[in-house]
Amino acid sequence: MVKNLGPDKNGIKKGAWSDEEDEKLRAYIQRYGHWNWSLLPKFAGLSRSGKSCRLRWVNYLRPDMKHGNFTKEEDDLILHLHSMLGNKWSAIASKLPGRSDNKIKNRWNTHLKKHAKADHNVQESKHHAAAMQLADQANQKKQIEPKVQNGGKMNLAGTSSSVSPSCSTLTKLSSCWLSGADCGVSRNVVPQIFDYQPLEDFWTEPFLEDITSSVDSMLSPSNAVGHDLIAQSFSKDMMLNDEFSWSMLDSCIEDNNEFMCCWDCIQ
DNA sequence: AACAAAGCCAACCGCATTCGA
DNA sequence: GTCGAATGCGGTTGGCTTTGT
Repeated sequence: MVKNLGPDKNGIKKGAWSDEEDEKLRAYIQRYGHWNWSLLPKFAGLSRSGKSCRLRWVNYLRPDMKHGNFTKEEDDLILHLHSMLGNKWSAIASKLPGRSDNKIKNRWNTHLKKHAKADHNVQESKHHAAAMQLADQANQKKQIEPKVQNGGKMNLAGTSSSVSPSCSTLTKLSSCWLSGADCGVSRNVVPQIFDYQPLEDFWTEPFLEDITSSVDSMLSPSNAVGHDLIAQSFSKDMMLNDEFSWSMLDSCIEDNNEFMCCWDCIQ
């Protein structure tokens, strides 16, 4: 189960920890704390590197560490957090008391990744359907609304009917971002979304209602220059009524510098 | 029963970031 | 501002266990 390597040329032991070593490390930290990982092994009487001691403590010996199987709730939470944060194991671990980042990473790689992959395939199908619906809506909208003049920072109504080469399929719309002036929107156009702060505490973050109100505000006629262009081309419902729109919003939040829509993709 | 393949997970490694001199 | 040490993080490895043939 564990690596069992001999000591290296510096006399630093590697591989599996013995009960005696565990006890030494636990006793030392409980008495003195881990004030300096590099010096700790020497003072604790261990022939280990500071790194190794830290890892052993963080992943296994910490008093609050859980050692049993993961619960369904924990699995669900990992899946959810991973969908939001990606491979930010330490960030995910901070939301699961008693589980180390290493344990969560192992759990993901051995159990949850395949589940997520299966879910992803379902989501891809949903995105495809949603994108097609959005494209239909856009086409209908184009027929009943005059084209927006090209004076704004972004060309939402689109003067070109061509599809960007970077997003050749509608199923990839959620991750398709155009660069350049053809459809980029500067930060000051949609401040409410870009001023969204990264998750500090997932459970206290605003949910749908709060974000919807932000979009309401974004679309308000009193907002800064460029909003009228957005308001003419997007409606709140179009932005938030399906998975596709949510993934767009997620990407907006993730990329805090520049809002690049792929509106042209569906023109 | 014996062997092989897959599953699992503790521990290692290297890189990035932070901090203090 | 620069440099080196300490620390933290994510990817990978290696070996034990379980399952399948």
